[in-house]
Amino acid sequence: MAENDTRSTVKQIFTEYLEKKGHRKTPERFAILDEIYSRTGHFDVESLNIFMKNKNYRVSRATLYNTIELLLDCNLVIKHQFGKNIAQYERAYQCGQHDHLIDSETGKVIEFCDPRIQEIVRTACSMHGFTPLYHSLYIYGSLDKPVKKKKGD
Amino acid sequence: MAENDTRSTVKQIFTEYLEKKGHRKTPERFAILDEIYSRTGHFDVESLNIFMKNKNYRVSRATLYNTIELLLDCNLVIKHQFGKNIAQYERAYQCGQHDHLIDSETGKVIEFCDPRIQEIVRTACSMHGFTPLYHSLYIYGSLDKPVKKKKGD
DNA sequence: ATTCTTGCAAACCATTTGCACAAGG
DNA sequence: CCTTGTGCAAATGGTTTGCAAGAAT
Repeated sequence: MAENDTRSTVKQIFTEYLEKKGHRKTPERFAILDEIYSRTGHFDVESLNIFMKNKNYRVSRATLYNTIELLLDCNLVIKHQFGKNIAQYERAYQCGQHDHLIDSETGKVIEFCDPRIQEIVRTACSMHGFTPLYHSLYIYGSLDKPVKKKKGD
Repeated sequence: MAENDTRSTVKQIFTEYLEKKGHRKTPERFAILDEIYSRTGHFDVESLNIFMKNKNYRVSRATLYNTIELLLDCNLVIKHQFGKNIAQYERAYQCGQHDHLIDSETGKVIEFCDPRIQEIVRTACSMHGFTPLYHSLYIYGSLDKPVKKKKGD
């Protein structure tokens, strides 16, 4: 199963990262990683907190922030700031590179994918002597209202 | 002079916007607009506050935030959140569409420009029934350290 | 005159921090 | 055991808000 593969691969990546950095392998850290990889969309820290509480796994905010910091550092999680002051996160592994259309009014986010972005990234980086880690393309605007069709159109 | 043209055009756009929306044309609002368009790079609200103070023009934070909100609404200013919690802003008019390379370690920001992005935006929007207002492409990574050349290389 | 804006300071709230206790190595 | 990590609660700091005084129309 691809999903289980992802879970265990990710666990291994995190384990290796923790060992390399001399950080401890605490149950909280793996529980948070697992919770994050059980979801597919975006989430903020507060939601993550609630999700885990609902599964009767209590972690403190401090630990959530601390662990997310580690997960960002080893590129297992991506952080977004869609113009609001609440940071949004999402899993980064086996997730398909994608970018975001953001409705300025409603805050609704649509994902899309365009491989041509990679070329732009490559060009920009080579021109400026820059090594890319990841990118985020946000397109702000508004979702077109569906047009009501009259009979006979 | 192109720069003076910009200043007065922008003032006119703002004036029309304020009139259309029934907002008052206060000196503070135009002073803030003018200060923003006297700079070219990114700035945060605190810096803007200091810049204006140095010119002996005192505005309150509330007014700064309020006015920036209006300027965002009429697309004279763009807001960025480069992963930190401090919002960064920049002028949007006559500024050349550009995007950003962000050094994850130092926070240094490099601007670049690639017209191919427009096509990606156009494609994504038409595929999802979306009307774009503006976009931001952030490429996170690290600036390559300049390699010392040995004699004979 | 009336209503919107400003300035000030207090309130907000996501995130960070300090500290005592717990637990990984 | 020693040191790092966790939980709790208090602190931080950018942004927002309430309200009285001031200014635009």
